[in-house]
Amino acid sequence: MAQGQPDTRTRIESAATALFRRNGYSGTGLKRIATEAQAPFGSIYHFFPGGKQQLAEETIRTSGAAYGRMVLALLESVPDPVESVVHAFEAAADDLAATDYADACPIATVALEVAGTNEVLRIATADVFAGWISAGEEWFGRWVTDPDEARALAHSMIMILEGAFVLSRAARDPEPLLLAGRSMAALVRAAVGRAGEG
Amino acid sequence: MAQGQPDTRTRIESAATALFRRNGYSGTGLKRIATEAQAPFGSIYHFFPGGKQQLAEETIRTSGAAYGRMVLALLESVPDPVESVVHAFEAAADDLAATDYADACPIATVALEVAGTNEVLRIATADVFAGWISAGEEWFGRWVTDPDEARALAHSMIMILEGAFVLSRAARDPEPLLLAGRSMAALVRAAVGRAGEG
DNA sequence: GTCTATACATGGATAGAC
DNA sequence: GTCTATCCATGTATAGAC
Repeated sequence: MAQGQPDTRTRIESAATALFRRNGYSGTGLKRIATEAQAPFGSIYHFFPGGKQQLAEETIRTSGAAYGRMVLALLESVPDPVESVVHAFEAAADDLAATDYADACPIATVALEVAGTNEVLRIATADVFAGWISAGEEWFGRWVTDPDEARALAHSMIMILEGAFVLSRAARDPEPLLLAGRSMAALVRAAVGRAGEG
Repeated sequence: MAQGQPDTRTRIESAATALFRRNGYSGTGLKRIATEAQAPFGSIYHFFPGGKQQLAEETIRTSGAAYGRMVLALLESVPDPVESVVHAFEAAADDLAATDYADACPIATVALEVAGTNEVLRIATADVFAGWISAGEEWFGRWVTDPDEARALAHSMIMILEGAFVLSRAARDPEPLLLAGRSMAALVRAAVGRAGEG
């Protein structure tokens, strides 16, 4: 029955991903996860013997990787790198507004919460970000010859995106994300221009 | 005795500010705040009848405004705007490392946590960010004639700073903050250059 | 191996002694 | 008006019936 309801473990992980994304780690209770997953409470400990931390680590790594692939696919859907960046930020703005400012970065809230309190989860978020940076560096490397510059651009894109999510969610306004896209486009244009000249 | 211990209300607010900054809103208990403030638990409700939310709203508005003034003072300590931005991000990187990656933005963690769950606190964080943007717009306006461009630069600086805090705290590495400073400097240089030509 | 009931700690909040 | 003791809900985690 491939078309039936996902299995219990999958439903738990999906519910946890959504709740951690919206309400953070401390703000999400396991009872609420079980309820939203339509799963018995004990099933959480059956599938995730390590409890809340293990569940969170899995959601961070899985949803983080998936989000990175999604953004990369979005970038690759437009050939020109400058237009591509603008398009990606516009898409993020649309998604955010469409989900009532709930679905931004799946791990940023948790990353800030656990940075100083939970080393296992901090490392999980750091690994996800490192993966995004590598992927971005490779993508920018198609147009920018200097590896350091490609790596700096990847950092900048992720940082300005994360910061834009903070401002857009707080203000319930897509404007920060749109401005972020234009700033990022300016940085890409300058870097690609330098590479074209050199 | 002006040189004695601060009064109870002040100690509570200071402890709350530090704890919300490090551990977030859901991650900080009122009992812990009372303990760290060396204040009796009941004093929290004596001074903040609205409970945790009122205390958090005050800390967001007060510490947010203070942080904005601090960053602005840092920017004004260097005459050239491009060097100024680089210097400010370097100072932020130094502070972060010196506090074991604890003292980044005082309100970002809370802002992400409450964006979808507590409207009073969401508005408080949005007001703080709006104040920062106005101040930054005015500061950039000294060198950039187009108000829209000054406003976009202010947004970009705050966004890239917030995003850099996320990456630097997660990785326990000052590099993202330093790269953020250089990217921001490039944006400022380009904008000031355009204003100088026009 | 799916699910219910419960243990135990901690959360925010309040009452009332002093 | 300062402080202690306590209330009740919720938090994570576990035991054990089926």
